[in-house]
Amino acid sequence: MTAPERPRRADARRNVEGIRRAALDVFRASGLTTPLDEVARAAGVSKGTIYHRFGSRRGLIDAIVDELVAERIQGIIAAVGELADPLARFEEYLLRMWLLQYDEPAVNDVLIRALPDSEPLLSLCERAQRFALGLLRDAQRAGVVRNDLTADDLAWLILERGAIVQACAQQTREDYQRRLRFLLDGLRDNH
Amino acid sequence: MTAPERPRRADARRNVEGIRRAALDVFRASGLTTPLDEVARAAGVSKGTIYHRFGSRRGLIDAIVDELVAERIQGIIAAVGELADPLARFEEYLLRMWLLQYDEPAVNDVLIRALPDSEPLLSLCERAQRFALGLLRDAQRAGVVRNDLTADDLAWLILERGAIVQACAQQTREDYQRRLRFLLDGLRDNH
DNA sequence: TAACTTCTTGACCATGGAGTCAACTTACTC
DNA sequence: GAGTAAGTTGACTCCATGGTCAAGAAGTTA
Repeated sequence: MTAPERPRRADARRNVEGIRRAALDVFRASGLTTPLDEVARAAGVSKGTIYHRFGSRRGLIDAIVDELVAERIQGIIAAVGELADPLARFEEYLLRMWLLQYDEPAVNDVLIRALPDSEPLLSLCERAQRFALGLLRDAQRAGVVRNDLTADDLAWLILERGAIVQACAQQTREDYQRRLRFLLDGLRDNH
Repeated sequence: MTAPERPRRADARRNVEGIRRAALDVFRASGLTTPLDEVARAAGVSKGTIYHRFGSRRGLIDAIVDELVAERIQGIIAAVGELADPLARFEEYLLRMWLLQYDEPAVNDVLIRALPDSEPLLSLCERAQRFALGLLRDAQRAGVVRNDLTADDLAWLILERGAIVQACAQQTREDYQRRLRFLLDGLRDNH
C-alpha cells in the first residue's frame, strides 16, 4: 500500500554506507557506547546526519549489529558443528565464544544488556543458546561434563566473561586463554 | 614544627563523623561512584561541606576505605588462618573473598582500579596477596591444587569476580555461589 | 539553468555530575 | 552578649554526552 518511493539521493546513499563502515570500525575498537561524534568524525559527516539517517544511536547499532556480531557467532556454530567428540564440541564452543569476546569487545556490549529487543540479534542468541543446550546435553549424556551444570549456567558463564573482558582489558590473550582452561576443567565430570 | 592547632569546632566534628557514616552507607549500597550529592543528602549537609572537609571524592574514599573494606579482609584472613587442611584453607579463602565481593559491591570499586595509591589499602592488599601466595604454595605442595596456577592468576581470579558482580547483579547469591564451585573444582589437581 | 526537493550542517538545548566560592551562619572566647 | 574566626551553604561554572532543528547546500528533474 506504500507509494512507490523515489530512490534516495546519491550523497545520502554514500553517507549511509560511510556511516555504517565508520560505526563498524569505531564500535569494534571502542565498544558500542562510544560517543556518536566519533563515529561522525570517522565517517566525515556531522552528528546530525547520523541521527537523521538512523534515528538514534540504537537505530545505528541495529543497522550494523548483524555484520558486527552475527556472522562471527554463526561461524562458531558452524565450526563446532564439524566436530564429532561431545567433549570437544562442548569445550570448543565455549572457548571460541570466550575468545570472540576477547577479540571483539563490542560483542559484550551487545550481549550484556544494550539491546533488549533487537529482533535479528535476539533470534540469533536464541539459536546459539539452543545450540549450546544441545552440546551440553550430549556432553552430559556422554558423562564428560558435570551434571549439575544447567543451560542457565552456560549463558551466565558467557555473560560473565563479557564483564571480565570489559573491566580487565590489560591481560594478554595468552593469559586470558590459559585461565579459561581452569574454568573448562571445572566443568568436566571428574568424580 | 607545626603550630599547635586549635581543636575543630563542634559542628565540624559532628559533620565529619556524619559524612563518614553516610558515605559508608551510601557507598556500601551503591558503590564508590555514587554522586556525592547523595552522600551529602544522607548526611544532612551540603555537597560543599564534603569538599571542604575531605578535599575531593578521593579524599572521602581514602578516609573510609579502611572501615569499608580492611576489616572484612582481615576477618577473612583470620578465619582461614584457623583451618588446618591445605585444600580447605585455599578454597575457603577464595570462596570468602568472592562472597565478600558479592555482599559488598563497593569492595570491587576499590579492588578494580579506583585507588592506585591509597597507602593503607595498598599494604593490606599486599598482605592479602602474600597470605594467598602461602595458601597456594601449601596446597600445591600437598598436591591438591593444580601446579600451573600462579599467584598472578589468583589475583586475577579475584579481580575478575569483581567485574562480574558489578555487571551481573541480578543473579541470586545461591546461583552465584554454586557457580563459584565450578571454578574452584577447576583449580584442583586432578590429573 | 532554474526550480524543487532532499539532505546536511553545526549551533543549540537538555541532562547530570564534579568541583568552587562569596555570602551567610554559627560556635567559641573573653 | 559582642566580636571573631571557623564552618556551611547552594548557586554557580565547567565538562561531556545525547539528541534536535532552522537555515543553507546540493542532487535531481525538466
